Amino acid sequence: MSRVSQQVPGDSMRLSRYFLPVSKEAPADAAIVSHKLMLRTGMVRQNGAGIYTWLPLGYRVLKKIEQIVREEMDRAGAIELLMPTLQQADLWRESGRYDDYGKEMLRIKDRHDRDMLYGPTNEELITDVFRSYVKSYKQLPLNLYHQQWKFRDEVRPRFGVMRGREFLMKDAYSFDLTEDGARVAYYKMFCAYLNAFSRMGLTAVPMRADTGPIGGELSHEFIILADTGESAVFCDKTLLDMDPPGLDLDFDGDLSGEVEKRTQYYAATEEMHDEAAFAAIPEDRQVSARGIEVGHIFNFGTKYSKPMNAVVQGPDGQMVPVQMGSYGIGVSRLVGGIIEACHDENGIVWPDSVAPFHVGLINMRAGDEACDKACGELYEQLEAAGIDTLYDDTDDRAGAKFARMDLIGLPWQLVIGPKGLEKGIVEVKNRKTGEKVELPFAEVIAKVTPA
RNA sequence: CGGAGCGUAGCGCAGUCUGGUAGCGCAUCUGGUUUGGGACCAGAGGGUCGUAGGUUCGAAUCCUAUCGCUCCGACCA
Repeated sequence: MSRVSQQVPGDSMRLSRYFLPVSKEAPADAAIVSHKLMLRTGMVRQNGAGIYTWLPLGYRVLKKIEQIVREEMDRAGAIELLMPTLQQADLWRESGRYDDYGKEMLRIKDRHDRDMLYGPTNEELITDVFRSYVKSYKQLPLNLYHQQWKFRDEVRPRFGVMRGREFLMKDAYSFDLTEDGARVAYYKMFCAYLNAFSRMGLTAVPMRADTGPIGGELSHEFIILADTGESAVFCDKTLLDMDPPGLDLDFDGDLSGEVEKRTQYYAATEEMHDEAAFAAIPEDRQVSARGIEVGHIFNFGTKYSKPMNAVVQGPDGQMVPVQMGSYGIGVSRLVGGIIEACHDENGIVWPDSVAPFHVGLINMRAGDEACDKACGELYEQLEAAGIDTLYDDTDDRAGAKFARMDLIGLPWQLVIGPKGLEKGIVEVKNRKTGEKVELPFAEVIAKVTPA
């Protein structure tokens, strides 16, 4: 079979032809486990403070996360587009933020000496798109989103991709005629986020967040718990045990129940923490932990629509500024966040949904005719079944292969060697549980096929 | 932005105090022996010691400047 045809059905790869620069030791720069593991597994390479090249393995994970986010945003009725990274300063002058935004905004001049900036966010751009085309309440509600690289010139980038200067973010923007409409839009995102994070194998807890000068209660940070989290968080354990709304949720229905079911329980980051309210929770349900913010949803009313004159004509013929909200997910941050939540002493333990490959196939004796043949056939069957496989066809020693496969953390390891072939079996190891079973070749695919 | 530290081979480090022509482990390449949990032996390649000035017969080492990176704090998707 030619190399081209081998790569058509699935997205599998022979390790001997792949680019996977793993290393035993992590650079001294890396301080936290996810950063170390991302460097050791060759997922990213640092170019400058908070700026990374996404190497093949890391890029596959990033794309998986991006796709889950896309599917859940689409399911909730949002519509994807793509805005530029570099923006003209004009719109930012209009909103007043060109001067308000501090040094975090990277300002650039083009050849004509025009003021440009590398977007730290996109409220101005999307508001401009909206006002240019939408004139009537009949075109509402509308939720537009994109997944694009942003740049914030952080004073102190750290923790690898978790707090980079350049980062990939999904940001959605909702537009509604009324505050009630905006609340519905907010609830949709609230539920979509719970589903999206759940699909990534994470338990994300919505926590009341500071709304700043705008006020209101429509702002939540979505936090995953991890020992290396950036901030202290406090919540009711009930929230951790709660299932997500589910992919069959009717986004056109009333979602207030799903939201209130959660917001009735205490959950706050340290900035919003209320010691008395927390103490009122039954003691066995008080959870005090550290958390990583992976999403933030926010209703901001007419903050941008007013100064930028994004108005629509309502049923009464009056022109009114549109009600807006924005909804962010830190896509690149999630790669690090998931590793923080999913690893052990041997390396990463990817949740199925975001694993760079689903299966690692180990040929214990590359070059041995029987092993090569058995592996080659199983590899093709896995591909045909649509299961992404990384086939370790190198002639490294067994120990090195096992260690490497554990390190990169693919959900399933299939081991084929002379010993097993004599018995006609494949050893199947689950990375997460460590469970090892010996299966006849015919049963392997069914075993590793995701439910 | 305050405080601290570090730039020597792809990675981890020694050498800097006390100036004398660069070294160790891992990784890489060659040959051999090995082969089910990061093998062993022998050999090899790879560094203008972050950069630029200065001092000196001579600078990785001393002086000055500069760039970069990391950590602690304040700040943030």
